[in-house]
Amino acid sequence: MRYDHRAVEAKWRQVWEERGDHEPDLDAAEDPFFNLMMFPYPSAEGLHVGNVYAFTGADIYGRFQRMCGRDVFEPMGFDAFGIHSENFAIKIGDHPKTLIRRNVENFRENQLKRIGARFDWAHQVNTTEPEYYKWTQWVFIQMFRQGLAFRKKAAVNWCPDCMTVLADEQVISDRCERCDELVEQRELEQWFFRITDYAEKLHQNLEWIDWSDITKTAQRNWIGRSEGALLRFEIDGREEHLEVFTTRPDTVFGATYMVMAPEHPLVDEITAEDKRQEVGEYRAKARAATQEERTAEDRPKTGVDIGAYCINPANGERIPIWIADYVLWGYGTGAIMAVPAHDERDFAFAKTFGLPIREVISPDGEEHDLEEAYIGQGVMIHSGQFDGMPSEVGKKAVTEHLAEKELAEPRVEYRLRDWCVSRQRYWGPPIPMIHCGQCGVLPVPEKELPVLLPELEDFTPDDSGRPPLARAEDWVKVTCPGCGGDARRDTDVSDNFLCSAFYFLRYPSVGMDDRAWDPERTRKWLPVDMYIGGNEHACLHLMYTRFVVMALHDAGLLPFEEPFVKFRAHGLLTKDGAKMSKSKGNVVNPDDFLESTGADTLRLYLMFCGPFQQGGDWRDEGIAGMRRYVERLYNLVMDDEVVDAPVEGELERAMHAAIKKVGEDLAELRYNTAIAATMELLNAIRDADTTPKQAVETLLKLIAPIAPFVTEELWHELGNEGTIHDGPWPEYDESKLVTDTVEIPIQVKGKLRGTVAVPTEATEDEVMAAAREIPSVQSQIEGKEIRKVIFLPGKLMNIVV
RNA sequence: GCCCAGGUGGUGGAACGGCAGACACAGGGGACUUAAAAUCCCCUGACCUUCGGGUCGUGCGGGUUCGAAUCCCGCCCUGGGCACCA
Repeated sequence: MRYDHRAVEAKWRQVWEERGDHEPDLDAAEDPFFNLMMFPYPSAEGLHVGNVYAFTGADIYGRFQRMCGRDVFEPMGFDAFGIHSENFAIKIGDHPKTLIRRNVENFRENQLKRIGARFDWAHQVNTTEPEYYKWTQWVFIQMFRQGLAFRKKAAVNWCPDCMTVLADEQVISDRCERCDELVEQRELEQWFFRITDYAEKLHQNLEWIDWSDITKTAQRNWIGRSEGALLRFEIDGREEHLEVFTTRPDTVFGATYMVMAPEHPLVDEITAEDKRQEVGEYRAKARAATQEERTAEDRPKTGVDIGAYCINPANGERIPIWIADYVLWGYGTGAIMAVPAHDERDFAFAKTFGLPIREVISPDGEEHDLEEAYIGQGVMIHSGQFDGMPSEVGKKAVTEHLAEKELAEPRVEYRLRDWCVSRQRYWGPPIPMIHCGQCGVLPVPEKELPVLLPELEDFTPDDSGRPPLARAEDWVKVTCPGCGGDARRDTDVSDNFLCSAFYFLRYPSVGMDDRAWDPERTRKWLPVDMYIGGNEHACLHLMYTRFVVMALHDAGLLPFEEPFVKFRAHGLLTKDGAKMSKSKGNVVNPDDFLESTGADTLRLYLMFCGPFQQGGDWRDEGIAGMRRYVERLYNLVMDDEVVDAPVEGELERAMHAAIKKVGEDLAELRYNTAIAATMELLNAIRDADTTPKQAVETLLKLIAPIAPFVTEELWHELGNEGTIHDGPWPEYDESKLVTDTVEIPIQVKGKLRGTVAVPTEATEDEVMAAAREIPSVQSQIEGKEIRKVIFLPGKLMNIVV
């Protein structure tokens, strides 16, 4: 009989929806399990197969938890603000509002509802609806109240094509992540969130949160924690001093010059008269250069001696101060002590300008002519009282010694920068702040939220740096909540990543318009039990989210400080070994396959392509095989005589083995091998003389999380009521897994020479006797002395001659 | 340059100290059919073979072990992240 997936899937979609199978009672649930996946951006092109891949993998996990008895909440939403929609709307001459409504409708009704996921549509969010972004604005205000939102005039990344400010993370090797245009630096007043206040906690908690290692590693790199010391160098003949951060205080005796970043404010004050012109020119040049130019690889070192001197606190030596653009303003103190003997960059600089190079760390205690910087550990030399000390010990010893004279203190630095959250664009939540000439900057009173995004005919950005919202003059004028005088609204919108930094907090409380999240519901459902998404968000979305939750926790608004107890990064789905991309024209359209082979087949095939956490490779030919599998399963129930007979013998063993294997694999997201195991069980059932109902029902349950429609259909076909998807998950009996006889491989000197079938409990002597019967074993041991026998009962014998 | 993740048949991938290639795809042969499709059965790492079997084989080179795809050391290649971060 031919399997009609269209009719079957439509039928169960309707039944599940009408019955509310996917909508747990959020207040009454006894064993809550919050199964979260990264909500999509609803593009005009429609749902990408990569989304289906990610959602299916996450949904299987949720369905498995449900069958294991948990009350699973699996919501879905739309991350629809941002530059993408805005640019696309401008391109097609439409308004983002109507565009997004259309896209969301298409995503939800035509695509997401068809992929067989147990989404709770009663609790969806759309970040562009006022009832949602009211809370985005509210969160902004909470951050402000915590002292974590501040304004700073800063050199920011400006994309001349998108005509907006970009976060550091949105700049990939000096180009705009979205449009690939070369990014410029512009001085603008911006809103920042002080994520650096949480650098240590963000780093620390990585120790215990249960996340994919690749994601944790990416976050560690991004935070860039490094331990060292702050050293203080007096400036010769002046009151001021220069502070530097170093991870190698043990090399301080080798500091032969100092370097300040060109932007360092102290440069102006201490530059010698006769150097002013040269220094001024160098600083102007550095300012004009793009990040690309400044950081290009193997670029020759440049710099200028500013004619001032520092006193090395370790040996009292008078050393010159330079400025050079290889020292970055914005990391550490923006100044360094240069130790050319033990730092590659300082070495190159010293060579270029003929500055002295003094070896102070020696790998063997001897002196060397250095061809290159020695950056390893060793013994301290030319270091006064520290001579002979191992450099690892010296780090601490030097710091402590200088600390006594208040010239040093231990210090931890981070690479992480504060989060620029303002955007000079239209399509985002207006930043809920008011600028008053009398009162300064203050938040919009919470009862006046949301600050609605004004309807603008012309919302295109221009090159002035003046945001589109500034043109809505009536909207901008506002009464100051502080003094009642005339004031102006902030005309920036907030970064998209703020919308997605708390959406999961909102899901359980959707519909409550008087609170961001209900304390009861939140205590019950959060933190999220499992979060699945792409690792490309490791440094952006996932980092910002952790930060926002920590800040809300410290504000007393959340009872936990980590949002996701467990996070797993899924892999990338490729096509014929290559990355899918529109330009290559090798993008798989999931709609085609949902229509032609159905959701079950698509889900099975996607998950069969490879290990979910590593990714997989899609081949069009492959999916036909999966369709055949679904049909074999269907025909097993429809055509075969399914009988009420006991499950016995080999089939019984196979069934228990499959339950064990599939259960373990699903829990570890190893869906490809779980599917293979169900295939083996199906083959075992077909090989058996009869088709026992219990074996078939077990098989259906094992596949149910992956192929929800056909298993539900066949479950009822076998006369069952209710739904297969509420479980219970079948149990296996360990004792059924052992067989009476086993095939034991016989090796001679580690090479396989044959197998013997013996009782499971056979002793070494019995196995040896059987092994001697095998001709190929005989020929290998004939006339040789048996030196040793490795025997693992029931598993293996290795004869060493 | 540094840090991760990988490299296994024609292909996707299994196995993660103990029979390499589970499960599939593709290919070949057969059954059924007037024929084809569908379905079902068999074969399918390479080389040699007296058809019993033998030799080689998991990116490359070493090592540990009775035994290594798996552990260790040194390379090469692919993908991802960070990168003048002191």
